[in-house]
Amino acid sequence: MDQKVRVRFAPSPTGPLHIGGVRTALYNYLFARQNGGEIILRIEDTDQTRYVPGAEQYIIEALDWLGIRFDEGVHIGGPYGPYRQSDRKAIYRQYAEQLLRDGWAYYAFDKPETLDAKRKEYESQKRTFQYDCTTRDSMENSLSLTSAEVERRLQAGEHYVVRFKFPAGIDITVHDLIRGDVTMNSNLLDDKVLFKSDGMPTYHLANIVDDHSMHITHVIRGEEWLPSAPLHVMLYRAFGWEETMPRFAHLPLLLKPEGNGKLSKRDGDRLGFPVFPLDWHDPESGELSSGYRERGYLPEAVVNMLALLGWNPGTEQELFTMDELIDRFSIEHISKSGAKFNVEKARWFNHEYMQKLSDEEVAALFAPQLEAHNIKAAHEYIVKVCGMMKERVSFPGELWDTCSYFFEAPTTYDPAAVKKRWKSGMTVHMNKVIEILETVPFDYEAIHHALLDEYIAGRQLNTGQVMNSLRLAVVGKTVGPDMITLIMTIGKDETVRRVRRAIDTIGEVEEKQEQPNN
RNA sequence: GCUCCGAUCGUCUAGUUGGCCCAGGACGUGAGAUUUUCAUUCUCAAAAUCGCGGGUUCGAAUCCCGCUCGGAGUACCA
Repeated sequence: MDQKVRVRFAPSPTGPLHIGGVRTALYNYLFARQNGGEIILRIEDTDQTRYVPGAEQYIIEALDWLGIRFDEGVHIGGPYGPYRQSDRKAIYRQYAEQLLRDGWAYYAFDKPETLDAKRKEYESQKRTFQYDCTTRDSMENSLSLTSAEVERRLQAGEHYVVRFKFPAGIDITVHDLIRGDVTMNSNLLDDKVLFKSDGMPTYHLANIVDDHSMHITHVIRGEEWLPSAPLHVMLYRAFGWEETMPRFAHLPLLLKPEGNGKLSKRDGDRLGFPVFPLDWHDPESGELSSGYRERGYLPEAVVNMLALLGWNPGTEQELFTMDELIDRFSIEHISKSGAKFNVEKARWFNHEYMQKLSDEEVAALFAPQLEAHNIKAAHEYIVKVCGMMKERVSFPGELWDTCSYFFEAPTTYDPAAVKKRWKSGMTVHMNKVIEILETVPFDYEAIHHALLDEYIAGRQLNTGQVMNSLRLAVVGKTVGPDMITLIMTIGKDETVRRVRRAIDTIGEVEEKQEQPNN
């Protein structure tokens, strides 16, 4: 196949883009870029009843956030537009008519209620009603009615749909790039509606017409489409487009992290992780569904994680930039089975990408938290703190809780730590620390030497006991980076102030027989 | 129910032409090291009789058959 690779991502604007859809878009993007091809964004909004305002914009914004860029699409135009199916409405009717003319389709006048009743009737007999070669003759359509009657109904403006007429008893083989040949017999397939009574096509018709007229070479989509793929193949055949029919690749589904089944919106809310790329405010219910972006996930981490959920490079490498993914991606390495979501691994990916960020970038992500806490600090200072703290968090949002003491003196002291570290005689030691800080040069080596070597080691004191108490005084708890660095960062005066305050607040501990065992 | 797809550590997966696999990596878990603390980092460990049962073969996670389980589809939704 020496023609230029062209793929499309074609979501329906029925709500926020599901993370599984994001992965489909990503794989399409990687495949297009790797082959020097093009990727287009087409909006499939043929179901007017399910249209949700804002959804289209959401999809565009989400993919843009992740760095998935398109060559053509509803938002940027292109030579094969329009790219929104509702704007292509006029195109589909003529193709439906072509099928009708060529005997590949027929008019059906059955009312929805009739169909419903029929399904219920079959169901009560533990059977399933299917509109197909065995039942179509007993329904009201242009196959069972006289042409005069059909003409009369059409003239009268009676509602009708156009159904595909599946030839009886033929095997239809779909070649799938991931699963190989999949064969189904036409007798088991039903006469799908191609054109609805509201004048809009269904997915099946619009999809084939658009993929053909937009010169799509590869259709990479979710596995839920595999069962209707034979219909699509037949449609290409019916139109006489089989020669240029795109190649298919049906992606495995994304499963919920626990139990079984497809990942759904509810799982995310229940298990506390996003199912959507961005926050989504439902315009009708007002309900909020949280997104990866707002949860503090880095776009590169989400892309990396998604890429590996259902695909592998065949090597042991796990961290990939977008360019590396484009380079390594291959449809052959896409797995056949569904993948369960793993929150822990997602967290790990984000931690890895946090480390790749420059201190400046982390500081920028931290800024909103400082603002929320009304903190004003020098930019260089914030950058320095971020550089020191980023390896200790997985999300920017965890920064404030782990380093607020760089910006605010502690007001309370962790009781458990006080009990454990602040032993008898500690006020004396702390006063000595103040004295050391005020006399020796404010320099890492000098302080380290005076405090650790001369004072603590010299008097054979317990290093952990003294240093942790000092940390407790300065931080309020016994966690944090290297103590001397901490002192150097917040400054001499502030450190002294905090130690004084701790001495005043916690005070001297009485008696206490128990001597710290070393 | 029917049709189709799938099945390797808890999870993501390597394994694509049967022997290099008494199954490798990662996340998570446990232990240890480093550190003044916590985290990071490093080392080590536990963890899959390759869904089950039959074959084929000198040899099968890899091929074949059956079964089981899981998933998807079965709309004038995509």
